[in-house]
Amino acid sequence: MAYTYQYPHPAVTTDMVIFTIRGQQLELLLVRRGGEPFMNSWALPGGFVEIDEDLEACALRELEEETGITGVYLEQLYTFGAPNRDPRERVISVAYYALVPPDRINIRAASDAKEVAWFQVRNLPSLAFDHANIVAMAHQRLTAKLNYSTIALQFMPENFSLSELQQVYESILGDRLDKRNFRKRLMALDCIRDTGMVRRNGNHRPARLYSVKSPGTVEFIK
Amino acid sequence: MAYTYQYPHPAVTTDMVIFTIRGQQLELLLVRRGGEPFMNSWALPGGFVEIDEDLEACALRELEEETGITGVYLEQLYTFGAPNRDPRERVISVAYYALVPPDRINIRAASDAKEVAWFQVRNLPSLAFDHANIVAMAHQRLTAKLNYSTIALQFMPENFSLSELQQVYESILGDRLDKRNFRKRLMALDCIRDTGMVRRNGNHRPARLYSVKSPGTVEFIK
DNA sequence: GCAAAAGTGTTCCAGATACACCCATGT
DNA sequence: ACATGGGTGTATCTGGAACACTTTTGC
Repeated sequence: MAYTYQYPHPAVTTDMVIFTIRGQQLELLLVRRGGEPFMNSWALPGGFVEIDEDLEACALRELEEETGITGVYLEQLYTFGAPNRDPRERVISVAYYALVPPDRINIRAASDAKEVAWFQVRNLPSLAFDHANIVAMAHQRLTAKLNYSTIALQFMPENFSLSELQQVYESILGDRLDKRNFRKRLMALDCIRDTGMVRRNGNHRPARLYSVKSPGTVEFIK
Repeated sequence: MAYTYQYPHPAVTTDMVIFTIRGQQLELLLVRRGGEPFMNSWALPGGFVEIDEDLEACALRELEEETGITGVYLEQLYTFGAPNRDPRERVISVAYYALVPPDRINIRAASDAKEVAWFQVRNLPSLAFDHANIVAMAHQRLTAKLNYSTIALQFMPENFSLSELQQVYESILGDRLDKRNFRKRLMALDCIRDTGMVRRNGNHRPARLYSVKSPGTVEFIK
């Protein structure tokens, strides 16, 4: 089967920056390439947009194919279209980023035969194509959104302590925050609910557990 | 000449939201469509990305073809790719927006035979395709950027008064600002320079004229 | 009782807001 | 002299930043 056009058409892909928080570190998912170019390099998961498929649907499909995850936060990041970013043919990539709570990962062990792994954003291997640029922009967007939205809550499991939430902020920002100021600001946002439950975790005072009031929605603040 | 691929490829275009300020109103450029679909409707200027052309270069080319303008602020907005946004074939559009100072318009009277015109953003005709969505997002982005960047300066001519700059802010925000607070904040940004010149404009005190310290650059503030 | 994380208030400072009058010019 | 837009300062409010000790548990 062949598809013929009067003028040359580029290929269009979506590439996914899939973030999670593990071990108090911001991490993202990479797949090892099995073919040329950049054979054996690590790359962002992604693939071609089907001819009748919405861009966001394509991104969601890639996400599910690689991780089995559905129903998480997804946002279009930027479109990368330098003429020679892929040496094979002209490929324009619409990049998305997704935020996955740590208790949602490993729902599916792995995708097909491909080797996939989580990497700390602070310690990435060298990436195929222009994917290092895409990651840098995604991390920058995420960091910026921490300051004017409730996006960090998208990383939280059903129940969580305020210390855990603060660690999420600190992992993304790469900096420490003052505990009292953090709690004051968070509570003023009125976006989390005290569940009344506590979690006994070790030889210290138990933590009160909170839940997100509107899971799945990201509000702008200030 | 024909171009054949093993899998179907979408067409990729750039669409341009070209803003200016005229008569204390935020306006944008539209072109009247000469063919189906949406024959005779107004639409954003745009066109197909050439196979070896960078996306931003394509946007700049469209801008120059429609207006003769070069060297103005340009930023990628969003990529629109709903499967049926163009009834003819699958078209994915990478939208950009540009800001043109009013003294730069009409450098070239018009493009080819096409009918082009400036419209007030507050009073647009109905637009072809999903262009109303694109315009809404561009206006929203521009409004947001007023509050955390020096983007408004991209609308200013070589020399301008503070009242003129304030009118630019008011046109975009659609709201009045306090004169004293506006001036205090602007001067604190340290991004405009007192030229020492004044402009005599009518039967009232002349206005001091300022110029942008770093034309072409947009800085984040706060 | 001791180690370890959870929880809690006040003071201070900077930036935003509200607000009213004089100035320089043309007619 | 008067009409018109240009230009200026102060008081107040609000949100962010800095900062240290008590509580509850497991061992």
